[in-house]
Amino acid sequence: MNDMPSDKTLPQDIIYARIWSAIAERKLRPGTRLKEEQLAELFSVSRARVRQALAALERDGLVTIFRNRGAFVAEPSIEEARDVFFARRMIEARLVERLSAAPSQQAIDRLRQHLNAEKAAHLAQDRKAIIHLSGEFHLLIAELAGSRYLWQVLRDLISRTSLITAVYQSHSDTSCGPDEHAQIVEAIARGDAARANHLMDHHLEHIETALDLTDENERSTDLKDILT
Amino acid sequence: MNDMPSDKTLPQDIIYARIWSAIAERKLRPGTRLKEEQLAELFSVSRARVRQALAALERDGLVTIFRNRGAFVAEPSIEEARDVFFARRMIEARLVERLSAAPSQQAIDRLRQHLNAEKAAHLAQDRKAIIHLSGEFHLLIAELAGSRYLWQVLRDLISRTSLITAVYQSHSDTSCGPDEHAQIVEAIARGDAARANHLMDHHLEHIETALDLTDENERSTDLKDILT
DNA sequence: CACAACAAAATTGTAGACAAAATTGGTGAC
DNA sequence: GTCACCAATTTTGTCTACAATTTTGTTGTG
Repeated sequence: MNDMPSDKTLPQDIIYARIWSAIAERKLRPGTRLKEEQLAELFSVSRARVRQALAALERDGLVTIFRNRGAFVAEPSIEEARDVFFARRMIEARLVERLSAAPSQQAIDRLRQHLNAEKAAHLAQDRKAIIHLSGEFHLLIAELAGSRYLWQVLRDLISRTSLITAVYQSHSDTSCGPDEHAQIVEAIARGDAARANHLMDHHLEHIETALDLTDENERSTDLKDILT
Repeated sequence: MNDMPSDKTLPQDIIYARIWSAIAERKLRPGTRLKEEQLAELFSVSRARVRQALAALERDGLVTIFRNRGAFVAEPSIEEARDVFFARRMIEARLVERLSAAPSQQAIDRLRQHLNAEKAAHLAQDRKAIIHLSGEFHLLIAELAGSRYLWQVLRDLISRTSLITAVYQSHSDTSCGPDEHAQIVEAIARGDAARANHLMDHHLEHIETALDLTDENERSTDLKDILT
């Protein structure tokens, strides 16, 4: 797993990033088959690189690899989606709590700086930047809370959340404005741990309830289930 | 990443398990270089398999791979060790809390069954089994708490804990008897979420404080630091 | 005598070729 | 006409050889 500061863009990381973006932007739909040779040709690299990228995507939950059958864009079940949000609420609520307990001025500055970037993206209606920055906000909290390990876990969870959002996004535009982020930052700045905890929990609940996690929305990949 | 039921022992998984055991049993000390060809010869497999096993070990935090320089048994810093325990206390305390809220009879039976196995191992003084079962107990709680994702995170954390224990184990035999586990199970069975939470938190705290996580115990791998 | 630059050895990273497995299409029997 | 079985194709998994990089040892110069 990559460390926090990962600037060197290895060739397989580029492939990873490209596929990641394609999935997050719903260009690659869940269930799509990802043939190794096809990707190798597309990116002008050998299959070995593609295999590494696919393996990395698998451990981040974005693709599923079936033995001897190939890689497919993952199709998170409703159960898995709820599980991801359960984990996020548990972890992030405690992280803001910890951060609120002793917030350094530097931390608050970085958070406020980030909020400005988010506001700018919203004004520009840059959907791609909005999604990216929204994830970054949550990662920033993990970083400032001082847990390198949970930062990595959260990075993984946010990847999965992106896929879940792509699959179960309801028609109502889940704008998820920066207001809730701003409130959380305020609570942290005041050192109000209980309120920060509460706000983060509700923030994630809002994101979850904005999705169509109803049973009828579950698209079973098993044709037997569909055609009976 | 492997799913919960993973019975098929792939050849590279065997290599993974062998190295894992060797590290946990302190036969392979932190900092030891793991040359690919050497391992390939040792296990009578090709280097490709070894590379896969090493990559898996790296993402579980047991080895560190430096680009173009090879793989080494990881040397968790004190900071990383404390971070792992922070994450475990956060996650596991909440998991027992959740499990205590609605413990099924089946869940309680499995926990009690596990406690018996632990007692048997302690009576037989089977150190290897004790370590293994101790980890299994914590994983069992995650499984019964119903979070597949956090089960995977915890599996990773327990791997790292094994390495940390191997490195920072104090001379006093950290027996970590099954008594504390039994108390936790009792609290769960009674549905006493608050107490289960409290007991788990203290249990992990005991394990952590039983280690030599003092600064002077930090063995710096950087020769520059050592010889000045 | 010490330091720096260079060359050689060792080790990892990558690519291409081969083997194993699974799916698909076709053929034959009932 | 339908089902089962077998062969052919496609796709993945694995192995071996080559290239790139790092480390180590040597030599020459200040």
